[in-house]
Amino acid sequence: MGTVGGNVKDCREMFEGSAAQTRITPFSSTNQIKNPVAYKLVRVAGDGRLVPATDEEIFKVNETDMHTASDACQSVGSLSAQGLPSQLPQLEETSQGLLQSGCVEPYTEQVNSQPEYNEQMLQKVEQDERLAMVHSPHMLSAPDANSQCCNETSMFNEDHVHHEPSLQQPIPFSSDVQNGCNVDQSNTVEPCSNAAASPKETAAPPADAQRPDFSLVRGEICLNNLPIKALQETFKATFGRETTVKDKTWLKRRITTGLTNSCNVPTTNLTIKDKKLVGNQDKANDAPPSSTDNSNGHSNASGHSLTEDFSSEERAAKRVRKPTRRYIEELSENDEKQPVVTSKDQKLSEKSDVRSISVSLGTRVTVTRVVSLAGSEIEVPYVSLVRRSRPRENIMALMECHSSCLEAKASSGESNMLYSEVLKSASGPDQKESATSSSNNEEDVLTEVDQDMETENIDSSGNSSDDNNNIGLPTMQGGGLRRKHHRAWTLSEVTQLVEGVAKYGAGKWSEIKNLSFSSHSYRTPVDLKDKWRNLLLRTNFAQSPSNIMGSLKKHGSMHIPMQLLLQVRELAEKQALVPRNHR
DNA sequence: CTTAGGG
DNA sequence: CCCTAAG
Repeated sequence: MGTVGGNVKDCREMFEGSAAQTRITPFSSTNQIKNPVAYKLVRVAGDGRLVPATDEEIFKVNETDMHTASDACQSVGSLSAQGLPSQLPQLEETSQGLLQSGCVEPYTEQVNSQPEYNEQMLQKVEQDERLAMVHSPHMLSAPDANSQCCNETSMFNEDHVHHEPSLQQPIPFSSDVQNGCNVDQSNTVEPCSNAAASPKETAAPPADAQRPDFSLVRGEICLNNLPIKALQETFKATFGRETTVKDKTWLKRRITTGLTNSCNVPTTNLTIKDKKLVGNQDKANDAPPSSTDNSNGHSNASGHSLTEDFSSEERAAKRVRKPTRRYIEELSENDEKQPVVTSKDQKLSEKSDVRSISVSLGTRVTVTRVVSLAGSEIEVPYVSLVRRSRPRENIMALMECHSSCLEAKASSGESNMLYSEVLKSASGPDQKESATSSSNNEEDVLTEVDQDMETENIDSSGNSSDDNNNIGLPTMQGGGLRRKHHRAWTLSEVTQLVEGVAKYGAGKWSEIKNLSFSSHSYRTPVDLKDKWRNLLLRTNFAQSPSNIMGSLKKHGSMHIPMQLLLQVRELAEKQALVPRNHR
């Protein structure tokens, strides 16, 4: 927890740094389980006044919270198993540091004092939900939100994301989290839940029972019962802006979604989030809401069940990128990276490294993972492009997603120049290589171009056909990874090879490589040697049999110009005759 | 590390 | 292309 505290602090700072100073103010006593605590998100105005947080601010907070929540969840979950009581204190601390949901001020106190629900309470609860993003699965109306939150959490859990304490903050949500995750525990701590829900529940009934109620109460009951006006108010409170929408359903969805979005943002897709946020929350909403119902089952104990569900969702989200990684892995990474990744992750957790890599499974992560440096480099750029301003910490976590996304895009063909470049520089050609032959990506093309450029001279005899070759970026990094996807030799390459042999002599593959193939990162001296060998075979083959051309074509490989073959033959003869002298 | 050769 | 032995 110590870590957490530190993190929290950091977060706070971050917030403050951002435009206005945003502070989380915990209201009410944080202590007891029984007493519900409500947190309100407010901004400290220049004059010291507390102003309700704006959408953006809330958003930020949420993001932060999200992480925190995840952590909390995890930690709590594990802890809870051991003993809730001990945790409580910690949680409280955290919550203090962070902010939690934004409740209306007045409500806070009331909540504490009044166990029963009343309209105010309900409203409050609603608000809390939004801000806090409580994730009880049950929340009905906002299943999405729940699911997302959960997802994130789940992700972390799955991944072993312990990490990121630094990034993630302690949890304002703790209460929520607890509810969601720990709920089972009898004890339950529920400072939060109380706030949101009600003190009563906390006390007695088992978590399970409580939860369901909450959701119902908040989501359905609260929202449903409220008049449109009230909903609009809520909306305003939640998002900091007014809405003209009169549709009750929409408002409800929006509100619930708002929470969801927030949740999502931090964890997974910034982009989406951004869009939503940036463009309009309203817009964004629609989609999420789909949520439909979550229905998860959860209830409870949720923690696990939720996690799983979410995880699946998350996977879905990641899916897209998955292929990419996979792809990459195949190419080069798999050899070393996975192991590395794993170790790193572990380390991270311990260190609380920024990187969230953990999220991704060992497998997928790879790409990003290649090198921590690389990963970060890559991500950063990407983020900056997509995202407005974000806390670095979170970014780390996000990075993976982005990177994955990017990769996916790249693979699809959209690849961004930047991205490609970044990858190259950072991770190296590995990734590209993989892509190479099968589907030429822009990247490949680019790379190729470069290569070709250099080689061009030689090409004279060559055909244009070469261009097509897949070059891709090979990655050959050091040693381990080799290009698996064989890149076909282009005519220009062959030409160069021949020339190189003519110049330096066969056997001086290393020299040829450096001098003639410097541009082609992927062709190794060994490759050159192999290719040469093949050329000789062909040449010989062609010669012996009567049909030179026919045989060649048959082979399927590119048609090498006769001239070239002849040249090869000559060289071969030469070498045979004068191996050393010659050169 | 670079070659040469085999798979 | 990959892997390995050998210089």
